[in-house]
Amino acid sequence: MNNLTDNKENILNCALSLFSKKGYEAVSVQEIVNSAKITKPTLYYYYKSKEGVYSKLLIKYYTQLNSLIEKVSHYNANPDSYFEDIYPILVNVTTSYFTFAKENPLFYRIVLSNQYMPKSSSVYEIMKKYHYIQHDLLLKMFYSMGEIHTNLKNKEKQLTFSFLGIVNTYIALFLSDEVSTLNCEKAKELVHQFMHGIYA
Amino acid sequence: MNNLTDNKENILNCALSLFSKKGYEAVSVQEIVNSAKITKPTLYYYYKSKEGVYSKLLIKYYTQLNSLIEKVSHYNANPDSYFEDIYPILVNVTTSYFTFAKENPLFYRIVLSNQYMPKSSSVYEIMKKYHYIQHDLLLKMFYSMGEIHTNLKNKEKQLTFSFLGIVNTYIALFLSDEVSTLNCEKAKELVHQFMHGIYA
DNA sequence: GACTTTATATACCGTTCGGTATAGAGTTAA
DNA sequence: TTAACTCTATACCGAACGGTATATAAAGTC
Repeated sequence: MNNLTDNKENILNCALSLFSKKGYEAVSVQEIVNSAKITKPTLYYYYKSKEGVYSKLLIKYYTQLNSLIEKVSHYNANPDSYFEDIYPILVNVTTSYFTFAKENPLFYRIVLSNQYMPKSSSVYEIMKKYHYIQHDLLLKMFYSMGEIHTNLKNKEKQLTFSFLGIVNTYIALFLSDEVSTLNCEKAKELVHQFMHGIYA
Repeated sequence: MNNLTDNKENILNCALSLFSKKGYEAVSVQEIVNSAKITKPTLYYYYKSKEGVYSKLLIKYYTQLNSLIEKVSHYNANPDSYFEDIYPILVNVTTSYFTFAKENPLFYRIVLSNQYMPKSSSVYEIMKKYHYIQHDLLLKMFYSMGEIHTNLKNKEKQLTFSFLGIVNTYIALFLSDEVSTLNCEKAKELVHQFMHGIYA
């Protein structure tokens, strides 16, 4: 037969939609195969388990996201204008997150839902490594900045979490239709708030 | 018999611990009753369903949290010192969150896990009203501030989400043992960052 | 002591869970 | 023509799910 790629991809897409709307545990394999209009053995032919489907989803999308962030998170100090060299890189990183979230809203809902999952949950086990990569990229970025901007030194971890927290807050608002736009202007607003506080 | 309060409370405590560690969907009624060393009919005698147990948990703890925040979120403008009157109230609110999270770490893990739950998930339905109350209290606080501090005006919603996002980021770090303290100093640090950015 | 209420367990309900043994249909290659 | 391989469905597995009918034991009430 030749529906291989059709079904294989379709299973992933249907699973993505369901996991995004209800969460990993709340979705049954039966729901996925119903949604994909196939039967269970077909799903198990392509993926070895429910967890396998979820895992494949995470690999597929996190790979994109992480490589996107990797590209824009390298910090090159500009000694003549300290202030001006942190600002644009943070805007770039933020914009990358925004763009990715807008293009993959179903997946990013999963990212958000999993953000504060307890470490003892099964979902945490599956996603921790991708989450770690992302976190590590930002951490390295802030470490580079800390070497130049000594007032940031020793706060790198805190800054990483805060920054990611604010970015995800903005994205969550967008995905919940609480705010309608998530463009470059919004990214600049976010970074400005992050750097200079609410009196921005 | 007389074990009423014993068992009734014990069920809640065991459920709290399990829900906190694994998430609502991943916990079965059987697990709860095993943990509480009772049988299923006993649980169903006190609570009408699994959802009923969860709901009761949320009521119990959210009532405490919300009344705590209610007490400290009233803004009284101090026209002689605009700057000094926003700072202390935000510190108080933050400290209240910190105190509550430290005293009820198992419950606050649930709050965090549910923070970005999709609206179509069953858990969201159960908790949305309590979450809303909390959100509304902060929103009103920022509206009061916006009336005096015109540079905050029309950003109240954004500020509410950002502030809560940062507070929860700090608490999440603490509950994941990434930072060891969550005291008044930390609250001041948070508020300072919120108001003046990362160059604090 | 008889009756009611409260609180608990045994044993079970139908349904759904994640997962699979098996067979057959369509395609490819000899 | 046949053999092998790829893909999908029927039909099923044992286990666990959320939930309950029923019995009963203890305690309070008359």
